[in-house]
Amino acid sequence: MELRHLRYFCVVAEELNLTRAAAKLHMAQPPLSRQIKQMEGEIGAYLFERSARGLRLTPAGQFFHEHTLQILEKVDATVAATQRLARSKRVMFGIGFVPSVFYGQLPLLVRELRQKDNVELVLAELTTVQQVQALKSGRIDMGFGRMRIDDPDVEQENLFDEPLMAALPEGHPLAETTPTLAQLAEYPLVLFPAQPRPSLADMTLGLFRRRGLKVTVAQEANELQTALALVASEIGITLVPEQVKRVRRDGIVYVYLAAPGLTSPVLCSRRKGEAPSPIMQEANAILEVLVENRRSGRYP
Amino acid sequence: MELRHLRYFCVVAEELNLTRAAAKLHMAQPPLSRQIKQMEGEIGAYLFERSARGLRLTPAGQFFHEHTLQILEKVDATVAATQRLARSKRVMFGIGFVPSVFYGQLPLLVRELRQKDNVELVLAELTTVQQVQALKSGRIDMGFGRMRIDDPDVEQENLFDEPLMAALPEGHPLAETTPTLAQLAEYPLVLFPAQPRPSLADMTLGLFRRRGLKVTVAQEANELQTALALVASEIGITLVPEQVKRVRRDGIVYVYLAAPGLTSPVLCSRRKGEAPSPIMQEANAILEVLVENRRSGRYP
DNA sequence: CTCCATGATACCTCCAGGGTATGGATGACG
DNA sequence: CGTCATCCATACCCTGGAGGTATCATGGAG
Repeated sequence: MELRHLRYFCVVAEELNLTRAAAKLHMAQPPLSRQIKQMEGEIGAYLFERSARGLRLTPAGQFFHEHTLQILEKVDATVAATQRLARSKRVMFGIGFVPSVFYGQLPLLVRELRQKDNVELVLAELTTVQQVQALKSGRIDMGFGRMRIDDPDVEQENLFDEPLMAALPEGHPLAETTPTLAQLAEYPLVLFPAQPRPSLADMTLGLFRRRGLKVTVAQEANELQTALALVASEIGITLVPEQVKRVRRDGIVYVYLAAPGLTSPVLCSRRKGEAPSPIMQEANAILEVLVENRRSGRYP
Repeated sequence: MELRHLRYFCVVAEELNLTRAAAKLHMAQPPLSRQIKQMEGEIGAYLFERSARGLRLTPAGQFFHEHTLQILEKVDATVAATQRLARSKRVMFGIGFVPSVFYGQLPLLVRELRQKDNVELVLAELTTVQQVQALKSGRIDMGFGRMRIDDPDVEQENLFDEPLMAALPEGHPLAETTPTLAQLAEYPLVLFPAQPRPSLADMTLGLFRRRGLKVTVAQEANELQTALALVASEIGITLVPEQVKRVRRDGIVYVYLAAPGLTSPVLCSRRKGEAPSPIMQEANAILEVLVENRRSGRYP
């Protein structure tokens, strides 16, 4: 499969007529017909229903069309941005993060760095394990996660430890208490993120399991916002790191847990033994302020 | 430019050695060398610095690498999802939305529809104008926006009107008041979204301008979360539709405006004169409940 | 029933992508 | 400092497949 196929497909999907599409693409109809067919063969699904009076998109074809447009747009945008970057002599700084660290002050780091006009920031949502790989390959320069990883080429700094909190629907029996895990285990759980694993979800499950508590998972969610909506809908309760409590929402209350030491660290990973670049130094300075703010409880 | 180029580039960027990369790709080194060069020519930027001891990514190359990985991943994911869709005989339902309507109950519609196991939901962030085009081409089946558009093939239903609110940092002089626009104009503004225009940002500016008020824009932001972080940092204040107040956040208070009639509608667009499909009927039913909840102030 | 628009098939052509051979540059090493 | 090893670039050849032309098959419109 090549971009050519996608480009052809898009035009055909818009025209729904091979002859017209071929004209638009400045080519003859038979080769276009063949390329489309070839692509269908490669995917292993019919994208069009053929008739004597033109084509019609199948459901799979509609779906493919939607995403093909997005892909082609991204390709164009990437090329354009790369050209700009090359001309402007800016430098790239990549930050990897696991979703659960992105509700606190990290967005502020991103904002500050974006304002530097000599740096092109690239964000990548990566698991902690992926971050190690991405650091080594130079894909990112800094990673934020919650898991300690032992790797000779990567050093991790513990920025701070965060207590876990329970997110409960308003009016829940345990609201306004500091419940134990045993108490929480009585209620169905909204697990998140469901993808990708392993994640906070497994950590949560592990907490209960290690105490011999059995939990029922009412629903899985991929994103925090969804999980909170589910909690507000009284479908279940969920555990979140403390910084999430900044994301307030009608119908949701956060309570600390009675069990002490239920914390989740936030770790910053960098390549070991590398002289910090000017941008890295700036990032470190900003980070220091943010961590200090966090420790002192000040905001932002 | 073809996907082949991107695939080659990725391997080379990882190996940083043409000979090894070629071996990994099961091809000889010279053609690989040529393809890379050809792509650099097409982009018009050097992606690698060549030396006798291998290659090094330029800043532009690093950036390109990052995004190339994402593109290739998306291609694979799209093909896989299309196959699944074709096998499962599910049907696609596309929803377009402008970002500013996505903080209220719309996520619930999405969640409900996702749970139907005969529908593959596709979400697309589109401007209202793009939504009309997307509806006609069948790219989406339902659109949510804030602008009325006159088009013979599209019908719009006004779901409800939303008052605008001001988001202020905690302790702001105007907090706990219902300020007039003139009062608000005294303070610097955080404008959002900065991209794509026209948007809520222009609506906000227009409100002030039409009253002959001059505002200073302290900062632009692309996303709500960023805008709110900026407001909390006391960089400025901003105007948001009412449903945003659900997104609570430490350091932020929302106040209604004294000026009456400052509302922003939420419109649902559909193709005109089309018999509603089973999924459309389900969507309409869910939507009705959500709108009723909204009107009655209940949650969710 | 006829016509014609439209997609499919058959077959040809030619270019570009891939291969082989080799040159040239540069860091490693004794 | 000379030699070697490594690695990318260049030159040239070959072949597969993308695209073209001619034509067939099909089915809805009138």
